[in-house]
Amino acid sequence: MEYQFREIEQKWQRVWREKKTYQVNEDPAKKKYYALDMFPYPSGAGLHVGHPLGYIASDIIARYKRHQGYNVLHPMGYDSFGLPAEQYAIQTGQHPEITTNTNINRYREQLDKIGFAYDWDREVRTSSPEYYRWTQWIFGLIYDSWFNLDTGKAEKISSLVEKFETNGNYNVNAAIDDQWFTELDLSKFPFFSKDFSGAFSATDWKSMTEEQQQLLLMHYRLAYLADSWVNWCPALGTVLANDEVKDGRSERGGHPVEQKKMRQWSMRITAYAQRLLDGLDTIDWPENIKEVQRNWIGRSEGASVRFRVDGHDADIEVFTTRPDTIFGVSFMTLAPEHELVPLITTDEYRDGVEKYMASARLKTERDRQSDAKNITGQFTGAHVIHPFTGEKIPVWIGEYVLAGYGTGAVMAVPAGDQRDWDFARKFGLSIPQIFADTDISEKAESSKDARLCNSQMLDGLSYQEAMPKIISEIEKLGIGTGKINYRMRDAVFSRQRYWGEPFPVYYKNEIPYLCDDDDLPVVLPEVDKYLPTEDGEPPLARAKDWFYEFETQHYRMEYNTMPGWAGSSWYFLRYMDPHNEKVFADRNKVDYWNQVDLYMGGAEHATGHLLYSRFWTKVLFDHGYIGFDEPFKKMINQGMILGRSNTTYRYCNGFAAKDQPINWEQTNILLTKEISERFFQLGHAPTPEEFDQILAQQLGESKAKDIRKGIMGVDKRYVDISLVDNDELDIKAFKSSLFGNEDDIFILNENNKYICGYEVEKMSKSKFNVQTPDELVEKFGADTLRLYEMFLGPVEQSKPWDTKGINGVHNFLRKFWRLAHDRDNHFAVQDIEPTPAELRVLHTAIKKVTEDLNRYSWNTVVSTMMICVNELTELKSSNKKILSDLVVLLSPYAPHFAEELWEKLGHTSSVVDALWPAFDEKHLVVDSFDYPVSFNGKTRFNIELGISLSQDEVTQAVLNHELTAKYLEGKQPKKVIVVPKRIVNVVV
RNA sequence: GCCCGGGUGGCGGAACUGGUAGACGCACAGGACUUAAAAUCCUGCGGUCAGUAAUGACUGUACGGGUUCGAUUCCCGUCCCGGGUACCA
Repeated sequence: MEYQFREIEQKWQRVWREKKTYQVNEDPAKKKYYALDMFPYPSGAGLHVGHPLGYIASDIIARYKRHQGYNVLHPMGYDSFGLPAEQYAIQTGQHPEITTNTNINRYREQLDKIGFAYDWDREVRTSSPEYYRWTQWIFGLIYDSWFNLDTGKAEKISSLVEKFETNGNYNVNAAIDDQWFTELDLSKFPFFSKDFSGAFSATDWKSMTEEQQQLLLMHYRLAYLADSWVNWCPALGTVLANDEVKDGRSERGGHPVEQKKMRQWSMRITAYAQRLLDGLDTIDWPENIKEVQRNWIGRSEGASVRFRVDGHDADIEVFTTRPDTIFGVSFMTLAPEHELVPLITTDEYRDGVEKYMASARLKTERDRQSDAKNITGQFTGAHVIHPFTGEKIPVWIGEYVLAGYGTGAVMAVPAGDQRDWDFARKFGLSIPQIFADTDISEKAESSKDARLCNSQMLDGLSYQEAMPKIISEIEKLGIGTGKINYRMRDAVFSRQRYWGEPFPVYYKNEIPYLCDDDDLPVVLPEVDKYLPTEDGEPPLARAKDWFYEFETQHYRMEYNTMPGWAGSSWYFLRYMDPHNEKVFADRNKVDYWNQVDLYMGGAEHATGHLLYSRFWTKVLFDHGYIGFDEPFKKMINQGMILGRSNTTYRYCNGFAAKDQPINWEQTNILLTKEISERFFQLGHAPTPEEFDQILAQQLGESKAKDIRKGIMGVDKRYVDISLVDNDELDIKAFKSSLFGNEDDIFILNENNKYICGYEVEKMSKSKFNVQTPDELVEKFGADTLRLYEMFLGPVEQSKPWDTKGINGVHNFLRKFWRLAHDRDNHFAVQDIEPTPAELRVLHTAIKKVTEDLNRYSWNTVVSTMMICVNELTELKSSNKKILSDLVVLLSPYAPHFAEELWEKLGHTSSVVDALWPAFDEKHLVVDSFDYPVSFNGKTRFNIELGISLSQDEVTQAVLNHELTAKYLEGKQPKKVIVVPKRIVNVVV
C-alpha cells in the first residue's frame, strides 16, 4: 500500500474542523467571491453520486478563487420544510422535525466525507425559528408594500395611504387587478354606488372605517388575500402554485389537480413582470433557463379593444396582438366561463349554451388540453357591433379561449389566426380576406409579411406600419388602447399544510392583520395530527391555545402555512449574516458579499425558485435593504448523472394458444448476452429450429438439444450492479443473492464468462444501479471521487456513470504520489533548481489549468493534470519546486491529497492559503516549430523550422524539401499559405 | 406544433478565435515480470485496401449541398436523439 487515502483524508478533515480552515469573515482589504450551491431538500434517501456533482464543481471554483487571493463565501444549508417529511408524519405520527433532523444528519455525514470547503458556522435551515422569523418578517414587508407604476417599484403602504388622504386614488398608478372593484364586497361600502368603477376621493377615504380601509388596501398589497382560482390538489390536501403543476398533475406525487375558487394569500409577482424580463439581460445564466423564464412571463404587445354588444349596455373587451387585422374580424369567441355569457345569450340559444357550459365545466384542465384538436363551440345568439364597419358580428363561446388569459375573449380573425380559421371552417363562419396576394383557402396567413387589404385606412400597409396607425385610431374612438399583456399569473402563497412557515398574521373581524415585529417568530405550534380538521381547516387549526394577544384581546391566527419557496427565496442573503437577531442580514455585510458570483444547481427550478428569488430580491432592493436587484450573477446548471444498470437473461419455456397471451415459465437457465442478443435480433419468439441453430453455434449440437423445451423466450431482468464487474456477472455471488438460485445453470460465452446486458438510465433503487458516494469514498477515497466526477465530462451535460473508469483517476493520484516517493514509499524529492524541461511541463499545465478553470471547464483540467504527471514521470522528475506548484494546482480537486504532500514538502500552513502558481510564458518559448505541411489541405509530412523565419523563408524551405516534388506531381504550386506556428498549405 | 440543447472510435469525452481529428481515461488485444493471481510496466487500438515489414494510399466528426487554400468548427437544407413548452389570442 503506497497512497493511504483513508488515513490522509480522515487526518485532514479533522485538522480542517479543528482549525476552522474554511471559516470566513468580511475583509474589506480583500476582493470577495460568493460560490453557492442550490439549497438541498434533505430527503430520506440520502445522496447518490449524481447529487454532489454540482457541489464538487462549485467547491473547486471556491478553492481556486481562494488560491487567487479572494475572500470566498461558500456556505451550505437545508431547505428543510417540505412535503415528504410531512407525508411521513401523517403516516407515522412522528413529528416532521424529527425526520428532518435525521435526514439532515445523514446528509451532513455524507457531505463531510467528500471534503467540501463549506463554512459550516453559517449553516441555515429554513425550518428553524431563528431563520423563519426573517422569512415571516419579509412576508410582512411584502404585505406592507404596493407597486407604484409611476416609480416602477415597490413602496410602503404608508405612501399609498398618504396619497389616498390627499387625493383619493385619482392619481394613483398602482399594479392592481383591472377589475379589482368587482371583487369588492359593496355591501360593506354603502356610500359607493352600484356601478362603482374603482375611483374614490380623499373624502371617501377619510370617511371610511378602519375595516373598510383595510379591505380596500388589500387590493393594492403585494402580498394579498383574495378569492382566486387556484390549483387544488385533493390528494395532497393543498393548493399548488402554477409552477408546481405539470400536465394537470402535481409535480410532487403526480396527483390530479383541479381548479377551485378559494380565499388564498397571493404574491403580486405580475407587478414585476417587466423587470423580471429586463433583468435577464443583465445576468449570465444558461440561455435555455432565460428562455423558459421569458416564456413563462409571456410578454405580448398589442391592444385591448372593446366591442359594444348589440342591444345591451355592455362591452366585450378583448386583448389582441394583431389589432391591425381588426377588419378581418368575423366573429367573437368568449371563454365558456366569461361573465357576460349568461347576460347576452338569447332565449333561442340558451339551452345550447347552458349545455355547452355544463360540459365544459365537467372537463378538467387536463382533459381540455389533451382534447385540443377536437374543436367545440356554441353560438350565443348575441352580436357585437364592429367599431369601424358597423357590421353585426356573431358572438360564440368556445373552449379554445382560456378564461385565465387576457380578458377571456378574443376577436376572431380567421384570415390571420389558425385557431380562428379552424373554428370558422368547422362552424361555417365567413373568412374575410384582408391580406393582399395571399391564399387563405387552405389555412390562415399567420405570418406578418403580407400587406393589408379590405381594411379602410390600413389598406396597403405592412404589419409594422399598420400597428401604430390602428392603435391611434382605436384610441381616437375611445374604444381601447395599446396594451402589453403578460401570461404570468400572481403566485398563490398559502398552503393547507403543517410543515411550513406559519404566517405572521392574525384575524380581527375576519380582517387579516400583521403581527408585531417584536412578536416574531410566530412559532409553529404543536398539533395532535398532521391532517386537516373535520371542517376542512388546515392542520394548524388543531393547535390548542394558539392565538395572538393584542391589547389584552385574543385573536385567531392564520391557519395556512407558507409554500416551500418562501424560505428558499432569500436564503443566499442569510448566509451573509446567519446569526443576526436584529435584521435578516446586516446591510454592510450584504454590501460586501453582494451578488452570488457562481450559482450551481439544477435547471428544474427555472419557473419556481429561480423566479421567486429574483422577485423577492427586487422587493428588498426597492425598499433599500440590499444594494442589488438580481441575486445570482452567474449560474451553471449541472447535468444529471445517469446510472448504468445491468441485466441478466433468463431462459423461459412457454406455450401460446392461438390468440392467447403467452404463458412463460422461468427456468433455471441463464444465457449470456451474446446468445440472448441473437434471439432478440430475430424479432420474434424463436422456433425450435432457430433455437437449436443459435445454441448449437455457441455450444455445439448435443448440448443445445438438452436445453430446449417447448417454445422459448428470454426474460431480461435487472441485477444489482454490485454483482457485476465490467458487465461480467459474479456467478457465485449471484447464486447466493436474491437475484439467483443455487441451482441456476449458466450458458457462458467463448471465454467462459457470463456477460450481462446494460442500460443507461436514471439511478433508482428499482433498477439496482445506484452508486452512493459513501461506497466510492470507502473504496477509492474522496479525492478520487471528486476528480472522477469532474473527469466524466462537462458538468452541464447528462452522462452515464461508468463504474469502471474511476480506476483511471485513482491511478493518476497514485502516480502523482510516486513522483514524491521512492520505491519503499519514503518521501523523496530533490531540492534543486528545476530543469527547463520540467519547467516547460509545469508551466504548460499552469496555463491550461488556469484558463480552463476560468471558463468553467472542469473536466479538461483533470486531463491536463494527468498529462503533466505522465510527462514528469517520463522525465523521472521529483523536483521539490515543481511539485510544490503542482500540488497547489491539484488542491482544488484533491484537497486532502494536496494537504498531505504540501505538508511533506515542508510547508507549515494549509495548502488552501497557498498562492496560485504564476504562469510565465518564458518557460514555453521554443525556437523551432514542427510545421505540418499539407497539399490542397491534405497533410503529407512535417518539417521542423525556426520560428523566427519569415513567411517567404518558410515557403522556400517547404518548396526545397525533398518530399515536396513528389506531392507537386510536376505541377507548379499556385499559392503557399503559411500560418506562423500553425500550418503550411501548398495549393496546387 | 413551437423554443432551446446535442449527434465525433467499442464507451466517457478532447480539439478554446476555421489550421496535424480522436488528447486524457475506460474497455479490449498482445507482451514483460510472477509458481499463479492481483498489482505494475511496455506495445497496439476509427475504417477499408496494399505490403513479410517499416510503411503507404484512400476514407472518416449524423446525412446532402455551399463558402474557404483549408470545415468537427461558418452558412443552407434534411434526418435522428435529449430537454422544455403548448389552444396565451
